[in-house]
Amino acid sequence: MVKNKIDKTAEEKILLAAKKVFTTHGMAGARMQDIADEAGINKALLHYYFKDKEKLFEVIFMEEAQKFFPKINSIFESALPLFEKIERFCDEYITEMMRHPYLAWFIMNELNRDPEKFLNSSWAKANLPNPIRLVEQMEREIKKGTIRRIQPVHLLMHLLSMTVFPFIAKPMMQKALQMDDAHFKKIMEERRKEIPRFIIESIRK
Amino acid sequence: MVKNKIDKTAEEKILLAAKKVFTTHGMAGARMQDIADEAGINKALLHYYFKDKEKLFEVIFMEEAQKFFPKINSIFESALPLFEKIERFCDEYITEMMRHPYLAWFIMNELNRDPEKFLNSSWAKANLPNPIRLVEQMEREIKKGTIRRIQPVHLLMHLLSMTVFPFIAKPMMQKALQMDDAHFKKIMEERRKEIPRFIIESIRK
DNA sequence: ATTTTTGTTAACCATTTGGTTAAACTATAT
DNA sequence: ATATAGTTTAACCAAATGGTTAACAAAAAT
Repeated sequence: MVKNKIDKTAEEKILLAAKKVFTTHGMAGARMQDIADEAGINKALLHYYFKDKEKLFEVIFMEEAQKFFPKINSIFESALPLFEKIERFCDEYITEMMRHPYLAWFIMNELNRDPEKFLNSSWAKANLPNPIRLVEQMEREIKKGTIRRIQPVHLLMHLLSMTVFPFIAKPMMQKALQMDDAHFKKIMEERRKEIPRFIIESIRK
Repeated sequence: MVKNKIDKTAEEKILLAAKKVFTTHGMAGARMQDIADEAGINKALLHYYFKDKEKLFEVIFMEEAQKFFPKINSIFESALPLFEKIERFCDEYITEMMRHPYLAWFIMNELNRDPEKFLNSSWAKANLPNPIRLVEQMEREIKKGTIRRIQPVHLLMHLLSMTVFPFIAKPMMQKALQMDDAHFKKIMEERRKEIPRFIIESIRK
């Protein structure tokens, strides 16, 4: 088939549409007909390419989950100094969250719905953030005396929380703090530097 | 009607069942039949007391949302010194999250689904956390020189994020950090003191 | 004691929804 | 040209789902 580069194949259109519908409505709220409409194709074609809703959802979820845990491990396991790791992590993560604003909510949501299913999949073993190296590094820095005594688990939670949560709680934050979209975006940009500064200020000896 | 104090009225049974089903499956995933079964009554009775799914859901959501924004405002607007406010806030909030583990996810989830609906309701105006007093207090402390220069908005986000996020990301956290439920609970208990310590260490001059 | 109101149910209904089927269309190979 | 394999559709189906109805039971009011 000489595929026209400009207009996408049916399969591509379906994936794009499914991503949109699933990420905005969640698995339970998504309608196969809506996905078909969005893709501009017949509903039967969905089942031709992806046998059922469950399967289609899984493809989307796995694809999106890759983005949610982007280069975390490569940062966590790199040879960078601790403070630089923290800086790089925030910067990378915020970039990714701003590129895919729906993402954090979508992943967390489905992970809460059925944790076993995804967290025990072989995918999880390869892609879930593995913080062990970072934790070890924190312990070394404490022993060296460059940072104060703090449980690495908490430090890690602090880092993750401050980076991810504002994106999940965006509607609430915007309402409570009277922010429009532009303002929210500006604040998130600031956080790239603000979070590392805040953390380092707290732990540096 | 001489109501027996031990067994609940139908209405109470419905509310209890609806809460369970809605908070575990979300609005879209909840089934009216499941609520009826859980309550041990006929499905028609649901519509007798609460005219439709939407209405029943709203009752539950509003009820639960009260718990999610517990005594925040009374703490934020109290006359306590800043550091003490932070301590009180963490302690109160973590208590509430541990009492209702499903809560953070449920509220955030539905708030993301349809932000306008709830955030513009008259309920929101009365119950949404109003951080203005706290922000003013932060600004005063900066001027006084008791804490370093930091944008109050960020400080507020840090505080909220560190307190709430771990409960939303519980499945991921437990998996990545190899924690069983007991361990997770222990860590959350520690955070009552850990978060204020972390913040104060960062901003105190 | 009888009527009226309130509470509860089984059976039913209309619509939505995920999924199937068989036919038609398209491109490529023969 | 014709067969063939892959692609797409309209029409259809069964199950699920939110909601209604009419009858019945229990309390309360008269």
